[in-house]
Amino acid sequence: MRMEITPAEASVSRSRTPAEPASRDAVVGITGAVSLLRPVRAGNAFEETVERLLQAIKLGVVPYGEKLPAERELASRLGISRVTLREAIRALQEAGYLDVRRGRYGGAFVVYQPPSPRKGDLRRAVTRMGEDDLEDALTFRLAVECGAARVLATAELSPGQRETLAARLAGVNDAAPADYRRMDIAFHLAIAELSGSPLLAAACADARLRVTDLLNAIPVLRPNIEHAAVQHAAIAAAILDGDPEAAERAVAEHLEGTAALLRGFLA
Amino acid sequence: MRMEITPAEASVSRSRTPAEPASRDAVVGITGAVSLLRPVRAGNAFEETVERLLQAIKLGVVPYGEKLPAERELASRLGISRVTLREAIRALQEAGYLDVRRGRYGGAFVVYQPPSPRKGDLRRAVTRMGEDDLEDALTFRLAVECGAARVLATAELSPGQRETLAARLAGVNDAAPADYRRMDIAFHLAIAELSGSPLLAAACADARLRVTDLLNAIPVLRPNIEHAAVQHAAIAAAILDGDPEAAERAVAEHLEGTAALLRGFLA
DNA sequence: GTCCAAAAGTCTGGAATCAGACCATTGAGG
DNA sequence: CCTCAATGGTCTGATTCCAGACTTTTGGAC
Repeated sequence: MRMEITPAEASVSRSRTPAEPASRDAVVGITGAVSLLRPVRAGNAFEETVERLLQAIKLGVVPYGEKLPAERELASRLGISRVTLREAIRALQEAGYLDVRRGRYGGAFVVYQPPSPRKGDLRRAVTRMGEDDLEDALTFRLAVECGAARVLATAELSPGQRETLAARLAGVNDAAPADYRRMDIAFHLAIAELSGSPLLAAACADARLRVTDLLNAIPVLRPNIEHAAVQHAAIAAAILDGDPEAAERAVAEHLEGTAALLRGFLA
Repeated sequence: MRMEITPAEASVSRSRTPAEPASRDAVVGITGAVSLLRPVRAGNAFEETVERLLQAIKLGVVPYGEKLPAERELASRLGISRVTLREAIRALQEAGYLDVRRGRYGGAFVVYQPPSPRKGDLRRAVTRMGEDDLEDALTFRLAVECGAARVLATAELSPGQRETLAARLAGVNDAAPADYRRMDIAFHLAIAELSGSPLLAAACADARLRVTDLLNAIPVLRPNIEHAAVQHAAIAAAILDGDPEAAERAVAEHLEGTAALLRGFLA
């Protein structure tokens, strides 16, 4: 069980290219609108699949002890072939994230619990992704989550939706320390998913997973949790109140708090 | 020159799968957080590339008469092989979007001007993408553009940035009717790109291109332009003022106006 | 104990995609 | 007119990825 081995470093190394950045001088037409000529795909199917599964595990979408969907179904959901999926699963198995059992009631079981952060983990995580990418990710997250909160606060909420939101809020507040991050994620993602826009939900999930490694690298401290609880409550209240501006302000404050916390640990 | 032929319908048909949607019943772990198990890739490299280039053309990133970057450079920027890129270019050439000339100073020149919309175009465009996807796209766009505006209004703007924003605003206002949509896009994308977050810029570009076909299918009317001009000015002012809430509110109003316009033409 | 269904494991032929080398065309500048 | 450099056009062998059929393992139900 080699828990520390993140696939990005070890097992996963099947890229065809040596991965070097492109030059960014030439600009066409609408000055600065380079975004459209960005890479069409992030890597090969195998790498992207490993990344996805790893995020599903680290985000707790599939919690400890549970199993991933069956290979055939998962492959179809991810839009890849079973062969490629199996390679990804094997990589994660070898890295100690999954335990694969065959036969009926078998499957790929998650055997991974976020390790308690050690000094230097954060620094290392930041180094791995780069300072600029960190700022990019934080900004992106701020934007999409604020937007999602605004959308949800603007919408007419059904009783079921109100209930879900309240339940998720309660979930974070009642969470055991070991489960805190997972429930926090569930709360934040709920806002995005309740908006009813799959694109928006995907964007928020994407934003979150870009900072999970970082958040997992800092300890969960009592005062921070309490502070977050107040902010979470404010967010939920504003949404249930149907006050878009307040909802957004609350989300912005909350996320900026988190960002500040991160930066603080880095300084 | 078969202008009406959109690659999605004709030339582009090299998919390996018959493309049928997956079932959405099973839910894992964090209830509802299905977003992470979404398809890893939208299609094959060829299709995605065609789509990208087409959007760059339709969005006016590469305007009429200009040429795309050289094949070798473009392929590297898009992260695909030259072979695949060339296939995509050929498809677009056959569909009448590009004119490819060889020799020095040659290249793939854009020969496409958005046709003036005809009755029924919108209906057809919506049918092609689906009602739900339309709502999804509009919601997504609202969220990310509001978020981007908030971020930009919160940031400390350099004189250069303020200048760029003002220039883009002037650009829309001074635009000839034929160039209106292009300049409108430039203004909206500028907000995203000035935020300094590539992820956010990409999200906004993505959101916009999901509705371009629809917007291109409705006529550009005088009163609408004037109305939009007022809103654009309000957005820019709020951002330059450093007022996040106002900026967001202005963007929300503007985009909801556009959405209403679209829905109106559909009714 | 036997049977069955659901799951992982294996194999195959073929399509898509790649990197890289090389060829052909073109217009500008000498 | 010739040369040169930048560009598209072509070819090749290797790698990745695919769909689908088949095999093996497993635990529950009877």
